[in-house]
Amino acid sequence: MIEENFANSSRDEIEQFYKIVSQKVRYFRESKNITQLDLALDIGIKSVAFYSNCENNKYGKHFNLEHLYKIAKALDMSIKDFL
Amino acid sequence: MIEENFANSSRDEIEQFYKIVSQKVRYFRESKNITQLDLALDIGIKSVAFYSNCENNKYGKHFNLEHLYKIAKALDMSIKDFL
DNA sequence: CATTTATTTATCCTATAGGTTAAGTTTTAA
DNA sequence: TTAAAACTTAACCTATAGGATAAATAAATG
Repeated sequence: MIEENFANSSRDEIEQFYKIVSQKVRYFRESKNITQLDLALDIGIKSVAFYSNCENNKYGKHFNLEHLYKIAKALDMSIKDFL
Repeated sequence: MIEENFANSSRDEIEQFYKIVSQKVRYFRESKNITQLDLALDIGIKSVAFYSNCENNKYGKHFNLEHLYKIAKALDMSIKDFL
């Protein structure tokens, strides 16, 4: 079957991309010894669960541009570091 | 009134961020002489109107991570170039 | 200018992103 | 060894992101 809807990237490719992004987020978060809960609250998410699912790409959850912007700010980094 | 919901970034700040992103997209798109329609189709959006609104940040539309990933690919650039 | 090509405005629709909650599991440290 | 802290699973809800459509404007081109 035809992959997607004629876009230049497959679903798998995008998923892979999201995975790498969240791995980087986790890496830098842990390296700064910040808990998921603290970071989640810092970026305006009241639920660790949602944050966790984003960091693990579970249940179709993933970070978006806005999350990354805020996370970068919270960790005092550049958003480019996650890409 | 208290700005947002205790997130580390204001709504305006995020809007400003989106604006800069789309300005860069437009700049590189034009510099490669590609029309909105062509780029839109390339990234799997069938409606130029939607693409245009994203590029102009009109009606609350804006590019997301996935759009940027595909646009980068289409323009043969790095997603970091838009951030 | 006329006509085509490119972009923008504006309205409408719906699948799902973005979030919550509650309950479980795993890790840490006393 | 256990209690608290940290993280994960999973189900559920809803506002809106993501998109389509149609019609209007603006820019190029012959």
